[in-house]
Amino acid sequence: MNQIETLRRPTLHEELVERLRNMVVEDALKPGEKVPEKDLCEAFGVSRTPLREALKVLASEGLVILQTNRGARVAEVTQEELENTFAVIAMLEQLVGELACQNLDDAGIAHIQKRHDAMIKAFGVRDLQAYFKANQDIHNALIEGAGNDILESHHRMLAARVRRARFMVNLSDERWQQAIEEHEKMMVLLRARDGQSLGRLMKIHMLNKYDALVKALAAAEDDLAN
Amino acid sequence: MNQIETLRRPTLHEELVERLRNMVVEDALKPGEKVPEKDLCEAFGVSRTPLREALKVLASEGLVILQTNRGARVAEVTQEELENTFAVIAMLEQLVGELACQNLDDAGIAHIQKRHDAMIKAFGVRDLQAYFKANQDIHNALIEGAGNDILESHHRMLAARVRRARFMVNLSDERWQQAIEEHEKMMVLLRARDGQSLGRLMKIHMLNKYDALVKALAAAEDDLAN
DNA sequence: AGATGTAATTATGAATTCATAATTCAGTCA
DNA sequence: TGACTGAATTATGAATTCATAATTACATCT
Repeated sequence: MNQIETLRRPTLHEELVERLRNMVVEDALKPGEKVPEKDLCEAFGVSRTPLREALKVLASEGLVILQTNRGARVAEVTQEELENTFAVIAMLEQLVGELACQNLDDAGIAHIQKRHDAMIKAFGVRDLQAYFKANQDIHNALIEGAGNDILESHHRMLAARVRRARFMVNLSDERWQQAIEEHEKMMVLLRARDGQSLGRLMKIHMLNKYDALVKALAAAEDDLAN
Repeated sequence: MNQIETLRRPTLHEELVERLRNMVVEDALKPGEKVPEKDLCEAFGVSRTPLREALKVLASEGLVILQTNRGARVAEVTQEELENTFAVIAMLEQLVGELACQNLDDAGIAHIQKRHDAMIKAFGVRDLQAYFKANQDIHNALIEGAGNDILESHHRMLAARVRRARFMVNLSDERWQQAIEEHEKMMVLLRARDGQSLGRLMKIHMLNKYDALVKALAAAEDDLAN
């Protein structure tokens, strides 16, 4: 009899990794904040052992910082780190574009086209929620379509580090417009299966996203100063 | 008073991560091999708690696989994974090349030139040990010179996954010759601070390395079959 | 009042213990 | 002989306990 699918209940520490990661990414735990084991244990109703295991994993992903005998704190995202992270993600995006063109079948491209159309529609009525969702779906489909697990896991790791930034600023309509245009071009290149060009565009798309983020952050700081 | 450098004794689990990682990378623990906690605890003279924490970290790096209630085994490197990993590393190398040209100062380049000369010398007398060492030094200096911590950490993580492959096959003189030529070109571009070209070349250099590896692996399999 | 040294408290690192899932192995039956 | 059953063993997941480092609170002194 052949293996169906090894059914596995996730372990406590795995669930904790998931939930803690979400809390960090979704800014429920603020950067720089101390996260005493005791509090987290009470919050999740677990003992310290699985929780500490989870913290070790998050530390290796760079989401929290562990200091010996001084516990864990949520990693801060400095300006420099943001730049460094985006630079790497942009390179990975380029590869995603190249591989997605190679490996996606027609059905896969059709599916992305559908999500793209949904995204355009959301943009038309300025439905930010629906836009983010469709956008996320598209990027996920492209990454999965690339068919490279290593690429996928490292991309996800890096994306988690900067996703918080989304909560820090809001999208300018100008940038939003630009992003849409880039996505339109991406679809053209994807349908043409021009991997080299799509890769280059996706890299630029990501760097533009970073650019907009930096400007928005600077503007937000100015607001605070006034 | 400003922080000098938080002096910190490493914790047991950190040391274990280091040592276990080395054991995996240096092939002391063979791929697919089960690594019972009990044995490792005895080997290192520690209790299960820090050891399990270390295993969780290695699992998140992809070096070991944890199966619920069934313990840890050293991750296998499939042909596909090798390809996937090299594809990602190659992209990162490209970025390394671009950034190194931007950020290395003259002293940094001079240092790399020295290590390069040492490498050439080692090649002249076919001193594999010295060659590997100098080669490693050069790549490390370039990565550090890039000045992007995120890039560095992810590159290291990926490099660990494939370093084992070095133990599986030996370098053909033909490939060795080719690698040297590529390195000569790299030095020219680095001195000229032509980041774009250096990036492209470093990417290709890495893909060629993969190519040679695949061929060597295929040849090794043929040997076994005969 | 502010600084300094010391005791009390708290939090963390690691060992141990406990519960349970997985594996092994002996015994039974076809 | 060989496949199945179920008890015994072993290994793992998680809680608890213990030792020690770090922090806080407090008293003392200048």
